[in-house]
Amino acid sequence: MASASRYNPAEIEPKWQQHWVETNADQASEDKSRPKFYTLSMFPYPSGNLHMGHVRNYVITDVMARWRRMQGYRVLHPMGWDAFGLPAENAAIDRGVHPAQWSEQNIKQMKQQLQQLGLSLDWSREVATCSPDYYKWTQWIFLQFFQAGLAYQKEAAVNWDPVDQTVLANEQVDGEGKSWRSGAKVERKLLKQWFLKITDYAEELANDLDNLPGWPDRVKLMQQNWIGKSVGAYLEFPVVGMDKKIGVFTTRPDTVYGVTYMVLAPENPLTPKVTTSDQKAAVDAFIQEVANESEQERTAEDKPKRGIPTGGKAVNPFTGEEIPLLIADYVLYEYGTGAVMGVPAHDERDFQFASENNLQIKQVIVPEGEDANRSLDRAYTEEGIIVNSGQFNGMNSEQGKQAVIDYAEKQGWGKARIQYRLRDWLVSRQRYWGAPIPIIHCPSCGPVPVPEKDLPVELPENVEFTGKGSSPLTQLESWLNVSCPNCGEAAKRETDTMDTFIDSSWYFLRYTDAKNPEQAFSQEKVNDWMPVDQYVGGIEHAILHLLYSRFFTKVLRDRGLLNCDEPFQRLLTQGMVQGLTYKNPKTGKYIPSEQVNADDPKDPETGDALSVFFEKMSKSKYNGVDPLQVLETYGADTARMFILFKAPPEKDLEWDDADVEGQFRFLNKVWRLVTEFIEHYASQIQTHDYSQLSKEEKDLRRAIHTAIQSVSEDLEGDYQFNTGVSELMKLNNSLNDANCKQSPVYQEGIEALVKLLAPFAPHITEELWHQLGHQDSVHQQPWLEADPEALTVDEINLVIQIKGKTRGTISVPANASRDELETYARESDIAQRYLEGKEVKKVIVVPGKLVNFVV
RNA sequence: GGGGGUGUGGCGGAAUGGUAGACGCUGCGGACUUAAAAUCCGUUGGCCGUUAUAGGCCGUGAGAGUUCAAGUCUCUCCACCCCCA
Repeated sequence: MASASRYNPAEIEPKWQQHWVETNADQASEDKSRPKFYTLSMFPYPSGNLHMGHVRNYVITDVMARWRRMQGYRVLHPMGWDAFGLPAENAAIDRGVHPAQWSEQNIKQMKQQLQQLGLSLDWSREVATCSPDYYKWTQWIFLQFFQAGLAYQKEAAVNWDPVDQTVLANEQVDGEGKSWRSGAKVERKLLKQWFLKITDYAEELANDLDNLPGWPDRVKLMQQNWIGKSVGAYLEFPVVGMDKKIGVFTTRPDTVYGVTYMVLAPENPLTPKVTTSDQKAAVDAFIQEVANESEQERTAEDKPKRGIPTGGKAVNPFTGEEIPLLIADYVLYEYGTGAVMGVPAHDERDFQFASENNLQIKQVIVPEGEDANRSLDRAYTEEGIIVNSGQFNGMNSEQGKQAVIDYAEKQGWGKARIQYRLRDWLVSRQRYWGAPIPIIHCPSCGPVPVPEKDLPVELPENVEFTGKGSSPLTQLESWLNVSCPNCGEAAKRETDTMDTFIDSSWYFLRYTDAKNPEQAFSQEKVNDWMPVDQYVGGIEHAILHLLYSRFFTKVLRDRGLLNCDEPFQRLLTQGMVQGLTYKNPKTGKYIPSEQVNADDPKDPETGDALSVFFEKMSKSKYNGVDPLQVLETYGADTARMFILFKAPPEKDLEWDDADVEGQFRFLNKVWRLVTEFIEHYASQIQTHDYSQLSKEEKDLRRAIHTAIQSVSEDLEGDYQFNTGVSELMKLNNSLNDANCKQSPVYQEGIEALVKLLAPFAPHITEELWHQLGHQDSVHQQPWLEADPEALTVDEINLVIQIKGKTRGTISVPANASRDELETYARESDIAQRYLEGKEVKKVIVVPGKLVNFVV
């Protein structure tokens, strides 16, 4: 028998990839009569090399895109590059290659790699955030914020490298607070910087999470915690001997009678004012000391909390008592009011602070049935009964909160307030490779926006990268000096560039109208495609990127530029791709797998037994698998199938070569099955009456339609690709085992298999589809729907249980009634055997499933 | 410390409260082959039992509970992971 051709992905994959490009198969259709589906992978930073995490991400959206196209949707599935950022600038510093050139090269290389995966991406909408066509609109959007009063300047601390005389990004500072380049201890330095007022949207950003049922709960929770809504009160405490008040926010107004001291942030402008002359020296020294501590160091919970008395006092308006004013590093000026009230009896941190600094502890809440004389060895933070609190005594502490607020309001001492942990977004970067902030600083007019006609403010190319001193932009006089657009006076450009998170906060909008030279996007197009129906990316972006994108969407909506409230309807956070990792537990060193005998893993140098486990792939752990290598050996379809089958998309995936092999084997089986059908049976298929099917044919047809139904459900519900693939394997097995290969049912099954497999493995299915004699693309076929007729069964397996224990099954007619089922069950051998001599107390019949005898 | 998640064979993982372990990997046995690879067939949770067939018992991190019936629901505990502090 002449064997059919071999499955050769190296031949068919490039062929079809080229064909799809030539036929524009992947361009988003603008046919408005069809429903839209916008699916998006988080765009990559163009490092130059594709890694498995990328592959997983893009394969997931590609299956969605292909499947929805077959369902008749017009699909938008775009790709682009998050191309601004540090690594390009570092490459310039280290290798003298210009960031633009470096990025361009990397993009070219990665795009070529991506194309080998057979992704149905609409490349006509490609964007790169570092291209002036794109950042022109990033700048324009910044100006929208500016005009809305949502972009402002304020002094803020930056990481300053005293050796290189340069500002460092957080990721350029190591865990010990030292510069990545010079190794110098990084200092904090105040600079005037740009902020976006995200706090204006805190409430809406928090509340609207409830309108996102398609998001994972844990992501919503992480955002909720990040925004950190707290409900409480703003209370004011007059300073003794001064016409000043200190405001604090507290979530526990019910404990206000227990306030025994107050703490100011050292930087609080009130600090020097309340400090008495005898404390001045100590206070000044402490402020100096705190100046260079990072926020993290200041607020670390495990370190002792030292307070310095200022000598000043405030009055607790509720009790009339005088209480001392202190300063401590854990109170941050940037957060809240820069002052806190101290209630040591009912707050853990205050308790610790008061104990360490010999401050009074006064109980005002007690558990029911106790009194305030009990001794405390830690703060009592639970609900309880209010004591020692004047008119509020005897109240439950929860109810007391509102009562205290009402009273404070009446007395003019304070009011209810909602406070957020979220702080305004610092967007200034003192770096070159980012979108320049389009502002001109005029000595008379102040900060003036660059007129729209002058956008983009392009990054000058002729600059030098040394990694030392200030940003190259500050040294280029020809670029820096301009005349004020307002008054014409000599002025200077803003030299800060924008945080790259700004670039990625609106890219999904640009895709809807990617080549528009007149606008960031037309309202018509953005409103047509938005919101993104399904967004897919890593959990590491759960907070910042997703929150910023939501913020941008809401601001642009309020500017009348688009009409959706939320950018991403559904969100899937895919798991990590992990590689097999060898580590010497004694030395902590990672060992490359080439140096290890897998059967007996030992350190080649020391001979120690290695620990073997799965960990996120990374260069430093020598556990990475190069996607290109896999593509070369097995082809894109196998790589795709493996990734989809190995684990549910949101879970971590352990790379395993044997399993990759298994998927290659499966595709070979499909190939053989289909090509053998073409060779031996296709010409013999006779049409015959579907109402006259043999049992064989009926069973096969049921298997086919069960597969159609199951695969559809797996995709429709929660994108359970792994079980979807297993259904395809079952179908393949059924077809392989079938004894009716001349039947039209068999042909139906072969074609169904090819179509159902198409979104998962696009190349092999396209090839087989054409070999089956079709002229059009398999990817344009309508998605199959299960025929209910085919799913019906004549007989079912009825489970017989005795007291809930399964004792066996019997075959009964599928349409039997409850009574009939009970009778069949009662008369079965199994039941006879177990029921003999026993009294049946109760019978439970679940139609179509089981009969349970309770004895 | 607070919040969240996970825990099922040798492994990855399946199971609308209704036959636990689908599908795959690995291992083992066999066929084909001079041989190997590839391929195909069988088998693969544990224990007891039988010449073989049967058959039985245990089993989803541990323990309790609800239910005719629990991997699934409730409570307590343990281990690991993630986020926040």
